[in-house]
Amino acid sequence: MKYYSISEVSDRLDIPESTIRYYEKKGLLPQIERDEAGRRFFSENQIAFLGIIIYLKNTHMPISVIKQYVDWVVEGESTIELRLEMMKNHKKNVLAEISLMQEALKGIDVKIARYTKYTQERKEAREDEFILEKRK
Amino acid sequence: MKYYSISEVSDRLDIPESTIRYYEKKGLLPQIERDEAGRRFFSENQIAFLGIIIYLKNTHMPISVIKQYVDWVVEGESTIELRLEMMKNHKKNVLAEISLMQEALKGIDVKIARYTKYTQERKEAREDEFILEKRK
DNA sequence: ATACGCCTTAAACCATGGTTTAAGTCAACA
DNA sequence: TGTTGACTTAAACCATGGTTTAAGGCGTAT
Repeated sequence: MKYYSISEVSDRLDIPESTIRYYEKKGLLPQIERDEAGRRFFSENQIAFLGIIIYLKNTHMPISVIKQYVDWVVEGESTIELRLEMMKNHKKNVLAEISLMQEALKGIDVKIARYTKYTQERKEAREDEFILEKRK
Repeated sequence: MKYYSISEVSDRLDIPESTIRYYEKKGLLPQIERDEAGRRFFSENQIAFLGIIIYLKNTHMPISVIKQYVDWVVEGESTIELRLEMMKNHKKNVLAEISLMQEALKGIDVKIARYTKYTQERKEAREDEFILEKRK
């Protein structure tokens, strides 16, 4: 089974090594193996798990909550219902956040439309002036 | 023309008074009027403007960038093209962020599906046990 | 006139999520 | 054997976006 060094994982997932160390320290990456020299080595499974952590982070789950999730994963099958409820709840939060952003985007689109119209009209006005200029 | 106190604006937009003061201090709310006693009073226009600021904040535009936007608004029509470019660029960023979240949501949905299936199977297994129990 | 509520400020404080630094260990190649 | 390069740690540092505190000013109802 192939193993990856921290720099390889950093490159593959495009996250800083310091972040990976930080996550491990926070308990988000349990059971990371070390070689004789104390260096971390990651299996494909562990990289996939880190991928999930990144998904949760990208959807703004607080680290404290991700930690609870990870603790439940470590605890085993008996926590699956708790994890299910957590993920359902998180999904709800994420959908609400996306809605909020899409709402804001409407307001931003109104601005874009206004500014575009203004810019367009200015441009036409300049073209008119140019024509008048040439006929002068 | 009706004016609103800071507590009224806070209630209407559902943001803390402290945040409104903080935004004003950061230069995000220029030209807020004061009464003789030094108390802020907001016109409908100013509340609408604050609404835009909230949109930008809700789409994670950094305060420093919002500040630049506000400065350009104050500067006047000559900055409309700059504002247009800023808003177009911001929209691009927001769409990218939403995509990232939706991507993550797929991974979360896989977890939900797995956990649901497991929970469902456990439940069925318990029902089977119950039936066996009754027949015993 | 005094007390209450709403407002003001500056400055201190806070949470979150990392990043950077400094000092050191080890493996491998020249 | 010694010099790189990749790794290690703990601790300090940082940016962002606020919130809280403390001390005080005014206006109006009692």
